[in-house]
Amino acid sequence: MHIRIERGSATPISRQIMEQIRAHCLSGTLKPGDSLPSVRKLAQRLAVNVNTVVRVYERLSAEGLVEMRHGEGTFVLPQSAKAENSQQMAEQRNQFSLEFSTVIHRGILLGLTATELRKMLTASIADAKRELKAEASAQRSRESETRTA
Amino acid sequence: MHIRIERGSATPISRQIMEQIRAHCLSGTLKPGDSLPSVRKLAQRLAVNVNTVVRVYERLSAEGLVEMRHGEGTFVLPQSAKAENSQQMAEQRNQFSLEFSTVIHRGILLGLTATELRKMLTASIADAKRELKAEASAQRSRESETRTA
Amino acid sequence: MHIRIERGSATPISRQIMEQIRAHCLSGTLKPGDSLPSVRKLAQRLAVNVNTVVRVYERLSAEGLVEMRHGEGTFVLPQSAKAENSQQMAEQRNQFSLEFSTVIHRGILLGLTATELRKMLTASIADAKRELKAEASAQRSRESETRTA
Amino acid sequence: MHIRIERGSATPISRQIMEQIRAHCLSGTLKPGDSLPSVRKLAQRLAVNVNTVVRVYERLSAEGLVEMRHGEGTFVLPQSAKAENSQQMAEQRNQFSLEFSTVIHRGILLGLTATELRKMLTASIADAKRELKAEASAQRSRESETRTA
DNA sequence: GTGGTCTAGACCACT
DNA sequence: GTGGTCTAGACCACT
Repeated sequence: MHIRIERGSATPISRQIMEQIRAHCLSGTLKPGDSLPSVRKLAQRLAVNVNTVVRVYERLSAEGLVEMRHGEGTFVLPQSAKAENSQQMAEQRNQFSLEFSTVIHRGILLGLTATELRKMLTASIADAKRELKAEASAQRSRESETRTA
Repeated sequence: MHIRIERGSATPISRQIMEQIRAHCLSGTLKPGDSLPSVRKLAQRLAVNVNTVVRVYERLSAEGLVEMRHGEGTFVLPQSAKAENSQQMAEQRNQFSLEFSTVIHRGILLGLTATELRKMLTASIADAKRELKAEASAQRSRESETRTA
Repeated sequence: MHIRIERGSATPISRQIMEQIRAHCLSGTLKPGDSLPSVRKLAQRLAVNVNTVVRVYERLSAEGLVEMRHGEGTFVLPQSAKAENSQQMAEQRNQFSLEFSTVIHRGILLGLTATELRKMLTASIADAKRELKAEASAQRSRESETRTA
Repeated sequence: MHIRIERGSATPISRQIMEQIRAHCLSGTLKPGDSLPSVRKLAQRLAVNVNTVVRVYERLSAEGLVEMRHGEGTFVLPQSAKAENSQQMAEQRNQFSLEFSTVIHRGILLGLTATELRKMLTASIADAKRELKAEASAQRSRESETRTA
C-alpha cells in the first residue's frame, strides 16, 4: 500500500493519508479483511508521529471503513452495500475533478501551455501506474511466500 | 482578476487566494502599478471575511509583491529584478508540478483511466483559458473607459 | 453544564466527559443550538489537557451530536429524528442498567446491606438533583442577563 | 466464585476480574487457603485470553492477596493483620461509594426517576444475593464431595 | 507484538 | 477569541 506525503502542502498530513487509504479501499488495492500497517509501522515509514496515524485510523474507523482491534491490528471492513460503495466512489471522483480543475487553472495562470500540461500528465500517469504495479507484484510475492510457509 | 475558491478544500481559503494572486502577478494578468480590488470588495465578491483578505494582502505586502497605501488601495509593485521574478516563477512551477503529480496519483488510485484524465485535462484547460480571456477583455474595456473619462 | 471527572477511574477521562455530554444532550440540559464550552475553557475547568477535550468533541461530532465551527465554537445539533433520539436514549439506559447492576453486585460482595445501599441511593439522588437544579437556575440567570443586555 | 464480565465496558477486563476477586476475598466467599481456579480454567470460563488471567493473578500475588505455587495452583493467603484487612475494606468501600454516586448521577441525567432507580436497586440486590447463595451452596456440595473422597 | 489514552507544548487558520 | 494539526514522549491494556 503506497502512500505519498507531500510535506510542504497546505493539506494536513493526516488528511493526505486518510484520502489515500480511502482511495486504496475504493480501488481494491486494499480489500475487506486486509490489515493496514500497524500505527507504529506506518508512522515510522511515513516519518510521521504515531498519534497522527492513530487519528487517521480512528476517523476511518468512525466512517466504518476499517476496524481497530485492540492488540491485533487494524482491518478493512467489508462495505455494507455496493450502492453505498459506488456512491462513495462518485463523491470521491467529484471531489477529485474539482481539485483537478483547480490545479489546472493554476497551471494556466503560471503560463504553462496545453502541450506542457499534457506532457506532465502523461509522465505522472506513467509514474502512478508504475507504483501501482510495483506494489501489486510485491503483494503477490508476499502472498506466495505465505502460501509456501 | 479571477479568483476561484474551493470551499470544502483542506487548503485554507487565505492560501488559495494568495496563491492565485501570486500566479496572476507572475503570469502578467496583474502588472506592476495595477490596483488590487479593495479589501472589502474582494471579501464581498468571494463571500469571505474581510480579515481574511486583509491578512492575504498583508502577507503579499511583506513578500514585496504588493504595496498597501493607506486610504488609496493596494497596488502591484514592480518586481525588483527579472532574475528574481523568474526564480519565483520556477519555484511556483516546481511546486505546481509536485501538486499536479500528487493529484494524478490519486486519480489513478480512484480508477480513472489515462483517457478520462486526458479528457478532463482538455476540458479544464479550455475552461481556464476562457476565464482568462473573459477577464482580459473586461480589463481592456475598463481601461478604455478610464482613458475616455 | 456540570461534568464530574473521577480521576482514579479505569474509565478513560475522555469517555467520562463524552458520556456526560451525551447524557446532557439526551436529558435536555443541552438543547440543539446551545454552544458547548470552548475546548480550552472546558479543558481548564476540568484540569485536563486541551487535546483530550478536542478528541471528545471530535468524536461527538463524528456521531452527529455536535458540530465544530472553526473560529466560532462547538454547537449541539438538532437530532435528525425523534425515533433515532429515543433509540439512543434506550441504548444509553440499557448500558446504564448494566453498569448499575455491576456496581451493585460489587457492593453486595463488599458486604454492604440492602439498607446501606438504599441510603446511599437516596443520598446520591439528592446530590445529583441538587446539582441539576443549581445548574438550571444558573442558566436561567445567565439567560435573563442576556435578555436584559 | 462468581465473576461477571461486562464486555463493552471501558473498565479493562483484567481490572474487572481483579476487583471481583479482591471483593470475594474481603467478603469471605474466598477464604485463606482456598484455591483459585486454574489460570486456564478461569480464562476458558470467562472466554478471556490466558495471559489476561495470568497477569491478574500476578498482580494479586504482588499485593500479597494470593500465592502462586508452581505446579500446584493459586491460593488465597491469610491476611497478615485484621487491621490491614479492615483498612483495605474501608478503601474498597470508599471507592465503591464514589463509583456508585457517579453512576447515579448519570442515571439522573438520563432522566431516570428516584422510583425507577429504587426498583432497579431492589432487583439488582436480589440478583446479586441469588448469585452469592447459588455459589455458596455449590461450594458446600463441592466441599462435602471432597470430605467423602 | 498490537492499539488506547493522556500530557505539554507548539504553531496555524478562521471569525 | 475560536477550532485544527502535529510532535515527542509516557504509560497502559489486550493478543
